[in-house]
Amino acid sequence: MPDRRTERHEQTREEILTAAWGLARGQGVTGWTLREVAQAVGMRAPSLYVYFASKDAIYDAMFAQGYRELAARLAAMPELDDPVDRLRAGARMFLDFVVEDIARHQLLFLPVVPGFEPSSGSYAVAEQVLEELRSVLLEAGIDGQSSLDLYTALISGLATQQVSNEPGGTRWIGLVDQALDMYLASELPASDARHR
Amino acid sequence: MPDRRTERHEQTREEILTAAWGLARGQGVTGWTLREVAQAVGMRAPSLYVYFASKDAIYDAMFAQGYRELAARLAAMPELDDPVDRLRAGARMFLDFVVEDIARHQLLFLPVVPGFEPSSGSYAVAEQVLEELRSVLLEAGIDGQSSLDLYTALISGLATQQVSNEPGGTRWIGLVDQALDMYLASELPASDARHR
DNA sequence: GTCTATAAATGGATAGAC
DNA sequence: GTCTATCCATTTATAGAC
Repeated sequence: MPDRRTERHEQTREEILTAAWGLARGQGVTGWTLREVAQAVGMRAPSLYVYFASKDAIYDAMFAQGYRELAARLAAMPELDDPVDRLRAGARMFLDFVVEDIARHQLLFLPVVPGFEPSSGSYAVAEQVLEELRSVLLEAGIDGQSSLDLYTALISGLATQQVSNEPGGTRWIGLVDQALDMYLASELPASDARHR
Repeated sequence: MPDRRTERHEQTREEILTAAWGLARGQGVTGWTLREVAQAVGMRAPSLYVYFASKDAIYDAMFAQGYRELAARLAAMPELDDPVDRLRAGARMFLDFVVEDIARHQLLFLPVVPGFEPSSGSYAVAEQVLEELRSVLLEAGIDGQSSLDLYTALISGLATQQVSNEPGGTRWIGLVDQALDMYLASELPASDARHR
């Protein structure tokens, strides 16, 4: 039952989030204010409260939006037959996703916004993405919590080093194949880890 | 030439930094104010400016102090004959160091304080620690920028996952031996990577 | 739905008396 | 060196007119 009213409302919410993302990218995740967001969408700050209950609510919507985008890219990936190829392609996609937006990386993966905790609804989106990763690993024959945790540490470690020490560069994310060779040689039950 | 005057001055600076660390641990790296620090040391906020030129100057001193502490722990490590043993011990030390203080981890290793850049002097301390790591790897027979970068990504990845997703736990940092086995099997030129 | 006006608070930082 | 007083900017958020 999305009548015109609620449709327009949702559209304005999107505009606000887009403006917030733009400011977050330019000035850091926590470096923007409601006034600035309002100005960017042609409003005054108080009007934002029609669309979001608080600044944290905006953060929460951004968090969910970020994970939905990640899920979408996961879903849009080419269907590769070899599960190991899928794992490699997924890792590259993830690293591209992370380094293209430092603010998003911090909001989604690091506890940098004081006091912000994603709502259960937003957190569910994040969980879903992790669940997909688990199944890709499983299809590749890699099972168990510790193997999954080692994988997330390795790949997210590349990402975090990259954006923390050389934003915009490729010094760490360029090591993804080397990292995956290392990981697969160790975690893959049987033979051929090498596919490029 | 440290007369009583400057000695006392330095002592007060230390007190201020200790108070700032305490607040940062309790309320997040960016979650404390000059007023709170001042109160913690029995002063009013303006008096802090006798000891530090700005809040960023306090961050800078904390940054240098954090890395000096890390360097000190590095220096205090038992002298193990096997370079691979030294590497393993160093990794465990580093992970303990990181997880015992989330605020310090964020300040030293992640770009979470908007606008803060360490001064060249403070940055030099950080560089020195990294240089030590480079030499430990080299003694183990591991050379080259990419091997070093892969190592930092792997170990810091474990640390960051731990403090971001399960602060206080051991789910990721407990994988350090598994991670090092994996790393050494891949990067060590010759045979035995396994020592425990 | 958007505005003006403003609350109510907080922030870092400075001036100048003591 | 420490204080009071205060500046000045800024913040999130609310009340109520239009």
